[in-house]
Amino acid sequence: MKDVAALAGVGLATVSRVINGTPVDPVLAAQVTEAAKRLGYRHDPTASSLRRSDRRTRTIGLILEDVANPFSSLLHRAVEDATSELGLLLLAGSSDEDPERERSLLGAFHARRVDGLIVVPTGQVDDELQAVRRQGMPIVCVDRAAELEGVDTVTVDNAEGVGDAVRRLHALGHRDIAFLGDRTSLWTARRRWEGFVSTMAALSCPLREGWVRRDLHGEAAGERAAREILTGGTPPTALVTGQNLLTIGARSALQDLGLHHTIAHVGFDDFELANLLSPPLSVIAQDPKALGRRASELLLSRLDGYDGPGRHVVLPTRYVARGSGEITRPGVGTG
Amino acid sequence: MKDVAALAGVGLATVSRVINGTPVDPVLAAQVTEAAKRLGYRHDPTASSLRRSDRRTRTIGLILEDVANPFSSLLHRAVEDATSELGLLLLAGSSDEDPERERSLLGAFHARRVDGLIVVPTGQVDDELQAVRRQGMPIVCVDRAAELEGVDTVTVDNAEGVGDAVRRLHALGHRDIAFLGDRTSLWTARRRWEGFVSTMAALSCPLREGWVRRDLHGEAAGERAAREILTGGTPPTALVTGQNLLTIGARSALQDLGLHHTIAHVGFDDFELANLLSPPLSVIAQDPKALGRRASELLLSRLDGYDGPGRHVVLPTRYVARGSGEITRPGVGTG
DNA sequence: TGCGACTCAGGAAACGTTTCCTTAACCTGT
DNA sequence: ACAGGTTAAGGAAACGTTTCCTGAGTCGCA
Repeated sequence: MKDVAALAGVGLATVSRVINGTPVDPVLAAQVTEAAKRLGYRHDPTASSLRRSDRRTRTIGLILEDVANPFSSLLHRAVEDATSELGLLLLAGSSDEDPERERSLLGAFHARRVDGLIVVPTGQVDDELQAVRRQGMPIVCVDRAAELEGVDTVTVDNAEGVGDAVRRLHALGHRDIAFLGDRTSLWTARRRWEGFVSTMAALSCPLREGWVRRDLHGEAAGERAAREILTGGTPPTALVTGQNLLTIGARSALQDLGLHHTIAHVGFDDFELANLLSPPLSVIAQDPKALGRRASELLLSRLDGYDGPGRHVVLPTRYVARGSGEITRPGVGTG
Repeated sequence: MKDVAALAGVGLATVSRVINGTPVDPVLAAQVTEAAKRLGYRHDPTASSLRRSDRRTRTIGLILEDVANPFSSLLHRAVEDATSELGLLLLAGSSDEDPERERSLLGAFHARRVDGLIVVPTGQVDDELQAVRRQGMPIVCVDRAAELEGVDTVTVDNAEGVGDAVRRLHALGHRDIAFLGDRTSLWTARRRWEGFVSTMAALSCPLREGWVRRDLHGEAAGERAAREILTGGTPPTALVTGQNLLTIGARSALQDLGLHHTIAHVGFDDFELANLLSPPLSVIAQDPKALGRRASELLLSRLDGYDGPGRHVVLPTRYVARGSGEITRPGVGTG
């Protein structure tokens, strides 16, 4: 930059002005541009943000559960779409639902002075999130609520999504409905469970011991649990699975036992190939892109100066009837 | 930092030494640590890398086709796993196979002085990649080869993967094999096509006009093309689809026409739910995690000082026989 | 005991910018 | 024509670090 100034025969300040678009004598501006091109000069945003009064790095941090997980990666993409047009770059990392990793990413992003943070929180480092927030960092939590001051959240109506599915199954005659849920440490898993329990209660359907399984993690655990439920003394007539991998595992078990055309099954979260299965898989779909878009909007509004209390957006789920959830209870006429 | 030095009663240099682990009087070190804690001091890696002699930012840039695409996101995760333990952070972006976006990301990452770049290149901005490389930036290209000086590449043996599938189909009696391929502007699509053509030739199978379709992009295009081929005068007995979405589209068409148990089908690239389909989908699987891991290794070796010519790693594909590719040609005995 | 070599901490310069402040030139109004 | 005001560019300081260099203190050896 010094060289550019020298070659253009102007001062450092003028070069800076040209770069930042501050009005300047067109003749000088042209000289600077020319000199910069000749010297292959590249502006250094790092040094820039160091001195700049607003300290903006034009980078935002994204803490996901796992960048490779379809839900997370769609969210990621939505955030990218919303921010890239503003020239913001994304620093992304996976927490794997491990508080230690979340903490470490949070610290690294904070240290690098990202302009803001979009986080899918594990729920176990909320105190540190709050501390970082208090130091002025805008934060938006996605997918899972967080009771933090000045932190926006975007979530999906998990309880209502499951409730809707249960009511539909009930309308098809089902009373004996089983439920597989993820780790109870997860906010989403708890909300889905609550939706299941409260809706079953509202419909006067008893919860049978052994038909409701929680704290399951991963496809294998889902398959095992489904298999146990289905091969137990009195099997249910319908099954609701509260998470991605549990849905896959349960469906595997159903197909393996030859029950996939007999027992109704609704999963939470959509899949790419769900409609190619036979019967196609009915799901309670959430819209990761919408989550990411809303989260970005909230964060951008804070970057634009909003500094009020946390806002809480709740997006609806959408039931996608494809077939597996429309299997009627045995003994009930079709329709 | 000045405050820390003042509170600890030491010089700035000593604080810096303590932070960077340079041996220093334990008593002073303790004072510094204590003072830093009291003041809530946070080290600023940005300012650090500005002054540091090696100019390392401990950040690497990742240019993917689309962070939300399963292949890309698995690659992303593998790179994260390989680099996070070294404390490196990842700036990720999607090019959408758009040269302009790739150029823009490349420029942004370069300007931020990332330590290195892992790129899935569109193939149309190679000159700029080369220019950035010449300025000293380590670059590794993944998934698609690039003929660039000093740039490492990690690819999959696309041609051999398709060739293997074709030979297997041939062994099951198939002679009339159709092929759906992605945009010919993509290196991978060309290689897969070449593998198909050369293997068919080697097996003395003629390529029928209308059975080979290229430049197809997206699920809808795949479905349409497959439908046209399958409902044409003489349909093939087997189908090879050279890309993710084309595979899904073709499978949709097959199921829709009730031909999925009749016509053999092998797709390139694996899916989560492939084994729950009936028949389960046979695929030529590539290992995105392995691609990411190898790419990271190559990049890290350059960060470690290797500055030799570009190295080219070619990983094998793996044929996953699940059923759809094991359908024998009608009229040929089972087995 | 005195001198040279060595160790270690502090002060200052530097990294590449932006911003503040000063200075010079120009313009306008009386 | 001169004084006051306005504009625009240049110089220097500052951002938060690291690194170089200097100086002081210590140790060993003659």
